[in-house]
Amino acid sequence: MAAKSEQTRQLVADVALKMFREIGFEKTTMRAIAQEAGVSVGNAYYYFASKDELVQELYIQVQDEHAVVAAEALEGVQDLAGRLKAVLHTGVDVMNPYHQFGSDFIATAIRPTSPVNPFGEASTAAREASLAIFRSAVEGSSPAVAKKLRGDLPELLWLMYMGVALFWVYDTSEGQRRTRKLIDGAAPLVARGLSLAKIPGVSKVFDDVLGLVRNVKADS
Amino acid sequence: MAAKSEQTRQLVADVALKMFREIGFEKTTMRAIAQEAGVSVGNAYYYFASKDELVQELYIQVQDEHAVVAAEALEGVQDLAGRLKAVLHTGVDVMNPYHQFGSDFIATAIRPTSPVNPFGEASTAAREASLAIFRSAVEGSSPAVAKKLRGDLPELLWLMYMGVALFWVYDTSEGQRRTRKLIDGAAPLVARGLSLAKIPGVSKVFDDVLGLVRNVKADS
DNA sequence: GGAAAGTTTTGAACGTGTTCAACAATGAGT
DNA sequence: ACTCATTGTTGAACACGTTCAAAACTTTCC
Repeated sequence: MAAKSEQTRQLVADVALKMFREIGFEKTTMRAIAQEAGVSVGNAYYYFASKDELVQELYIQVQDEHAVVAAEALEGVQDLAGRLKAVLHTGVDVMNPYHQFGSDFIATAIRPTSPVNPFGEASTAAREASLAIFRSAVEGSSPAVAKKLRGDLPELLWLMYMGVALFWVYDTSEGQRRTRKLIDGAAPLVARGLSLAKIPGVSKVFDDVLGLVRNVKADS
Repeated sequence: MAAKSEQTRQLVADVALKMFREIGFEKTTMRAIAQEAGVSVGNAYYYFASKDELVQELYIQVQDEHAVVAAEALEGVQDLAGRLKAVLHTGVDVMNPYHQFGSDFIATAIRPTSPVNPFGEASTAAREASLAIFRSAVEGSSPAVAKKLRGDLPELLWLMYMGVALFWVYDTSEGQRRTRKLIDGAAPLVARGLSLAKIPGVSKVFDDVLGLVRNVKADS
């Protein structure tokens, strides 16, 4: 049966993630992972084509957890600011055990060739899952978001999340206090900013922003 | 004399940058650089403590060139949108020869430990130089930017430039057409967006954005 | 001119991620 | 039970970035 195979794969992944958390990315060598897991180096490579793919494993796991805890945190929260806060805070929560590892993760993720690249093909599923969280945050909010914004907003908020994650990586304040402060400040501001869309003069600018986003996106 | 030493240093740097441009970051191995330059590997390391430092050399050179061509492009341009366009377009221009290398550069730059990290200490000078370009773009514009924005705007625009650079890295359209389109669309929008600061309801949101930025920045 | 001190250069060696030919274990078909 | 193809596993080997003791060269000082 395939169980034995899957067992080895899981073992390697588990050991790797544990080591990432406990001793960091660079010190977690493929040899060390193999030794700790009691397999050969080549065997680890049979399941994961590269160290990057182990990082992808982590990425997927973290995203999955984010989906779960974000859904919980969204319950009963109505206003957009609160919902955005919930999603961003839980996003930081799930990344938390890997903070020291953050910059290595991002350095890995940012390569277009990396399987972890959030804009790339290999992580389409993970990105869609993450986008879905933001979509639900937008759609479930009341008062409802202006209709013309509703379509693109989740993607823009996801982009904001990427920005927050980047900020978090560099945030060395204890417990990443500054990131929390940023989220608490930015979320209500986004909500308030969006409510300005009703003002005639502002509305046109919003339209143009959306137009630009669509235009640039379309021309791929 | 120190000339001989400086000569070797320059030789290594020149060969490295040429190879970065022509065959990319990964294929440009330290051994290849050394061989091409006719020195030993160890000798290259005598002048550059790491491959990253060679990337920093490139970064500085590109920034220097940006300062020059941006200053030229700013001449005679009055409106903020035009000035912002000028700075961003020239920014992309100077990076252009290194496009295929872009993602490796960013992956290098993004590590907090890297000398090239644009937020880090080792590149304070380069960042200041880059910031100065945006400061001059803001200060030289007429009609003048609202006073309360003038202080923080250069830094925010510099951040926008980082975003554009990131976009550019992933932009595989021919000649990075999409990045140009993004700049042409976003620059006027930023200018128009800023002009909304006069509207009472909007003004408060702007104040809060600035307040948040300062607050998060202060708490380092 | 020659010794001492400083600077520059060398290349072998280390640990890393990754590859791969060979071997072992498993499972399917008869 | 016996093939034999598939799947899983091994460890030596490769190229890479990096280090470092030693050698070669330059400068300084008498």
